[in-house]
Amino acid sequence: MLKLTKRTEYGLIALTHLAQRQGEVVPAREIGDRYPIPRRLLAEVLKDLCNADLVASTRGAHGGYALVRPAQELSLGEIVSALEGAPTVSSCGDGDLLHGEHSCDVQSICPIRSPLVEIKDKIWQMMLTTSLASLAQPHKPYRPLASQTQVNGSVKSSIESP
Amino acid sequence: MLKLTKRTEYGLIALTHLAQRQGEVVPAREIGDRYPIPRRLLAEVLKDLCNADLVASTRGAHGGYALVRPAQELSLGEIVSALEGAPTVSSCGDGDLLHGEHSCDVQSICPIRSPLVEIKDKIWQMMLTTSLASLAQPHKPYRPLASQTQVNGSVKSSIESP
DNA sequence: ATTATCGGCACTACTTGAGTGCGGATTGAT
DNA sequence: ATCAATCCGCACTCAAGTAGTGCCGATAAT
Repeated sequence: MLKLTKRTEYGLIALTHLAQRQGEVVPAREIGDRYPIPRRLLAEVLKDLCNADLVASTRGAHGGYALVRPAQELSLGEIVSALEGAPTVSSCGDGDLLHGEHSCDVQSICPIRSPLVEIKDKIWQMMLTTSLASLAQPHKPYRPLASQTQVNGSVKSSIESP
Repeated sequence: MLKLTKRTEYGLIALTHLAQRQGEVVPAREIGDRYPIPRRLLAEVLKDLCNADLVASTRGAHGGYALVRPAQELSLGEIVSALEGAPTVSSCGDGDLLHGEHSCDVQSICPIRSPLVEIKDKIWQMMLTTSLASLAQPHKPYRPLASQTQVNGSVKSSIESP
């Protein structure tokens, strides 16, 4: 439904926390204590981040995790990709990203294939160009984009559903 | 997992088809015949689009569906919103959008709440500013946004309309 | 040794997505 | 009036993905 998973959410929280202690080795317990995240799940998430080489783990007592790169050099895209795979947006034409399959049966005649791929790429691009650091810091007042319009200015109030 | 559903995919195909016959009333069967989309599901999708006032239905023999507005004035955002609800991206801070709930237990201390909302809004904005018409036509080579920015700058950019 | 920590396997429960069936209501053609 | 094509609405199954948990072994500092 076009949303990120809890795993990603937890991962971002954890990474943000690690970013604040850059250079230090932080145990998962510390993070679990600070935020209402199930310990066990947090461990799963950190494991995935570790396998993706976004964080490094140290075992044993006084062990824990640490960012392998500074937060400015960690993109949201890498994080999301590590925790839930690269976004697909559509089941069409994503063969090259993950499983190398081109099995979309609609593909050959699908009139929206490439545009959908384009949308996916736009979202993906945005994620690749957004750093963890920019997420971690308190940021500028949000400028709602909605007001500026588009297409034809309609946009109605859309956004609400029954 | 950050992807659009089949419903949306089918909806886009159907709408694209309707766009090609603007002004005419097209029965669902015709669309079902042309693309490998389960009839029954297609009907569901068209019903939703109808309830969202994106298409108008005509009942009885020779009945069918037609776009309510020209494709240039139909945004991808409206379509997605009609078929799967507005994108949330995160379970945090979306209270005002769908169920009016602010139940995210991480919310109060969550260090990434507002950035995640911002990401959601960026994606949403892109969808609101992308018209059905631009999806329907074979389109221009993709110009990545990457180059221009990032991290916490505003990336506004792109978002092209037809 | 003891203790704190990560690592891996496997499992349950819940939610969502895809797809289907059936009968009813509406409307045009015969 | 009848028939056929079409939309309408409810409710249901089946599969897949998400959230979360349990257990125990491996490491390493004390």
